[in-house]
Amino acid sequence: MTANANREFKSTCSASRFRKAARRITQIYDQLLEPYGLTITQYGLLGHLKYFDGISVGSLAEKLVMDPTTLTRNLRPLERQGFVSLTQDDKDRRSRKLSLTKTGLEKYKAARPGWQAAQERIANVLGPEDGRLLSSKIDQMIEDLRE
Amino acid sequence: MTANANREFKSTCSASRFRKAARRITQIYDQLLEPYGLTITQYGLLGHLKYFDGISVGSLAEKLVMDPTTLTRNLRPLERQGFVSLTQDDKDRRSRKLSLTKTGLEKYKAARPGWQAAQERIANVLGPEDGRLLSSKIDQMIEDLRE
DNA sequence: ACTATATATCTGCATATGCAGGTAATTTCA
DNA sequence: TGAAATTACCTGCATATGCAGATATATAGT
Repeated sequence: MTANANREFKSTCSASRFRKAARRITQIYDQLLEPYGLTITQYGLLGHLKYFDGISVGSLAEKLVMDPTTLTRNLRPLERQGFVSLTQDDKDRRSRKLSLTKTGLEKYKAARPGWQAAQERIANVLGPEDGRLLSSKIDQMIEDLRE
Repeated sequence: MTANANREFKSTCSASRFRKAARRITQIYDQLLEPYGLTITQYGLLGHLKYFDGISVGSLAEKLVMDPTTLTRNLRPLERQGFVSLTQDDKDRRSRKLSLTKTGLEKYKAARPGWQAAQERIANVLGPEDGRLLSSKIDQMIEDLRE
């Protein structure tokens, strides 16, 4: 045990703070979604595809603030399990249209209680006011940090 | 192009929000640290080790809100490049003590301008008040979400 | 002292993340 | 129209993340 081992380390680093928060939150959602056989990444993708039916890889990646190559790979397990289909876009044959399958929609709906439980876990520690405040500030920050 | 493709999708999902924010912030830090040959993960690890000299893998993982196995692997590239050393703890030979090497400390100090530039990029979009507010709320949230 | 349990770390597996660089299709423009 | 530039996606590589399960050491209970 060293001199600082038990001390607080109030880091001023924004990356450290947001990455810790994202890890902890991801852990909670992943644990509560595990019984339904989805990660929060996957649950979120299915939800986006339910809303943005027929969207392209690039457009969805942009909405997710994610590199298109990352999205390509994140879709792989969902394709393999038949939850998502990629079909060639006839208007632009470079592009692929993403859609939720019937099975995928069912999977998404079935997992909702897990997601809901995680949402409540977070809402409970933030409270309604701080919850709304943080949401709007962070959404604005993401928007302002877009190139 | 589908009906919803250009529309806003105000997701209420906390995981979606925090993960997007973490991705964007990570991208910014990684880009600005790239000339110095470090990722923000690595820069952050060196900074923690500068402060917590001789800490164990498990203790550091806890501080980072990170699985110990993840930390083990994140340390690998830093060990390989000689920035970090793992030595057996004589008090408890199951444990390993992590230390910054001289080279590691130099690397850390050299990369500071990249980190500083990223910090300022974030601070500029948040402003001082929201910056402080978000920091304290998020730190408190992380604390409250610890098991 | 011996056994059972607990702890600290590591490896194997699967997914998550993004850069560099490749291929195919589209668009620009001389 | 045909070459050049752009766009959309993909694969290869490296790091980031965590669970299950293995190994080695330490501690507790008898």
